[in-house]
Amino acid sequence: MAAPVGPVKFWKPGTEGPGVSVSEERQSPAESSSISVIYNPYASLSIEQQRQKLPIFKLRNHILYLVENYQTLVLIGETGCGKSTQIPQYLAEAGWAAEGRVVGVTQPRRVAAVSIAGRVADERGAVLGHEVGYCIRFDDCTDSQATRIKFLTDGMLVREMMADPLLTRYSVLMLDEAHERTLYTDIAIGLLRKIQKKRGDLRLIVASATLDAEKFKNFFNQNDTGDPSKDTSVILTVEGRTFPVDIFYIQSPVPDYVKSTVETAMKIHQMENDGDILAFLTGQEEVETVVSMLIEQARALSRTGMKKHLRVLPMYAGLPSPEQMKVFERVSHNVRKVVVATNVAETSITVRGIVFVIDCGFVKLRAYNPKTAIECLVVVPVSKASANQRAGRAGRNRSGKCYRLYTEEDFEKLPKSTVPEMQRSNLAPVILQLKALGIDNVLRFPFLSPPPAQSMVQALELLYALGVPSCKGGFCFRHSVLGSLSKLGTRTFTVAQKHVARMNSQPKPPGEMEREGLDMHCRLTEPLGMRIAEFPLNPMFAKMLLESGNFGCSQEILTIAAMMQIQNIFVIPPNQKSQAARRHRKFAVEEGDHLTMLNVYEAFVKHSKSSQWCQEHFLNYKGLVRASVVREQLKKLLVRFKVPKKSSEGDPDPVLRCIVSGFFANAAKFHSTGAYRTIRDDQELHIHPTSVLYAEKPPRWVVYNEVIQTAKYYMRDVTAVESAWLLELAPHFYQQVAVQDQHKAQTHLSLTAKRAKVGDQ
DNA sequence: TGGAAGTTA
Repeated sequence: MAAPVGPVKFWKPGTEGPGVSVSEERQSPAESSSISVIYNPYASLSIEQQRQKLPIFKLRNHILYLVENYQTLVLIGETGCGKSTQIPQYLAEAGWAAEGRVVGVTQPRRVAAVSIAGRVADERGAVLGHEVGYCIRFDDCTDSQATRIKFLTDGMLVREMMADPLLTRYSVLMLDEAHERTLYTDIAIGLLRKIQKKRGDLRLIVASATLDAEKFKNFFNQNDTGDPSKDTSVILTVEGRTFPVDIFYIQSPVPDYVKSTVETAMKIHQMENDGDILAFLTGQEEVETVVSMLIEQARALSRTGMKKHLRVLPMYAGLPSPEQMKVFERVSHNVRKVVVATNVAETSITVRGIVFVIDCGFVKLRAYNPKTAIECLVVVPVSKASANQRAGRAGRNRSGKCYRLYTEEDFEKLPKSTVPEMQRSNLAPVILQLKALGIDNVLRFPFLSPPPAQSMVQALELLYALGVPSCKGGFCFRHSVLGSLSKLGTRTFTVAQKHVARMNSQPKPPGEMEREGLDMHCRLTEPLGMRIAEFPLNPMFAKMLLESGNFGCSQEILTIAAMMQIQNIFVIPPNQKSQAARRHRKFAVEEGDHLTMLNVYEAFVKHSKSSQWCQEHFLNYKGLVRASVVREQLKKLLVRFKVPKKSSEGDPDPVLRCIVSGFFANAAKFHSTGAYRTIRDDQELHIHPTSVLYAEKPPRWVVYNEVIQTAKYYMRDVTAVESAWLLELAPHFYQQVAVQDQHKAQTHLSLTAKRAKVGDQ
């Protein structure tokens, strides 16, 4: 009996698929260690000859001319054209890196910065770290004297501006992958526009794969004369070296794309010749479901005597790395590989040999609700740009096919590109960074895509509560916030007006203002605000760290802060769930997740940071190593700020109180309804199933690091606290109120937030 | 009962 072939029906539109393919210069370390053999027609040529074969080589002089004559060049470089590796070399060869100047290239991801730098160093016969270098967090591989071409993450570029606001060392900066519109790329874009106004000699190349070029060009164009010949920015398109991808759409919408993915993969396997399959889904759970369904069907098919076998592999960021590496392994000729992946395979990881792509048409994205200050993950339709990027994964080595599990009509309805991260994030860290760079009036910052005004207000409010900026200063706040917001519409204006009125109604005693270092001009406060901004962390973590000396537990808090930056410390293999849970339970303490993580780390250190020990206890070894690196970095900052090195010697109370001093705004109380409610917004919350407090006797009061919304609102990283601590450590935020108990006709004391809700109208 | 993917001297 043949394995079931699903009812999925595709038709091919008359047009050929978009000829997109993956940039050949982006190789993750994982990929370069892969053993798959790729036919390279130019392998016998010298490096110089290979460079000249790249599509971009023909435009070398044209590019140099445009960089010479325009402040900003927007480069539509199709993948595979060689822009990331070649342009910096052209610039250096043309003298842009002479006299101690540097050509900088930014990347959204660390691995890309490192691997492209390595490639360029190879091409130039240079030792990595001399003429060509890279700089990412924890790894500065540059020589301040010798480095002429520097690759760095865009987050690192923003950090560099703190030390050198005009980036004086750089003659040219290339922002690569700008179309991805990550948070840091967008911050860098706004800052660079400001820098260009002060530094006419700084050249900018904005490299983008899609057609956002006009937007970039207009944003950077400083010509306000209306005469196009005076434009300061210009667009250039470079063709890529690509293979065509045929696109197939489904005839009528499918009710269940998970099932359809399985059916389509099986159909490809039975009908098509050689070539591996890559399927895009939205999350880990879907990936695992499809993997197990495919394995089952492939087994059934093998029993019927089909000679070609299927090797089904999951791929998502949370997958332990030995499992991830399997997708790069070569398979024998009678085996077809199916990689079932999340969006990680769209930009970050490139699997070679993919000929068939299955696109479910959806993606899981972060969304931010400025009203409740809660970030959540939502499954939404992909954008056209994303869908084309996915399709391009099939055309890397030879022509391929992409099966879209939606109709062509639905494709036409998709948004052109994904909403920039800036418009769907919590802005507190962004605003903090901008303020640290001396941008006091963040509402007038030149955002390429301005975030919602309410997100701004929410972020300012949190920063104020932490004692960071002096947004309570009255006139100044009215001027800077209201002045700018009023242009954005009446509703926003009303929100901000209420906000300011409330702030002004709560004057602070002078002593307190000094203690928090408030500044009447809405600048970052000295020293607290500036210090908080120096930490590469969410401001709540930074505040907690800076307070840790006062609680006599900086050692413990350093560990906790570092551990909280790492995801998936507990490893749970699907086939050893109960065994893993048993091991994990040994670390759990009744106080909650923070102290549990402290236990894990201390045990890790006690066992000499052994990977063997981690494996036995189902702990993420790489994650723990990373935590210890982060801890070292944070420790250096505490030393610099003269926070005393102290340990509470096993006493949990100082540690818990210190956590409250940073996370007091995230407090919730357990109600008789069986759920928690936030104190500030009365928002219903639940303990996340990954918390050690899940399914335990719920503590009456808790603080949490963050809330994520899936089926319900879940608190992650939860710790039990006492209400008295909240009142004592955040008296400006909470007050005690008498509450009438409905059932017992008694009153008892409870807490409410002093601040009213923003935008509650 | 369940988080996508990134990032910070």
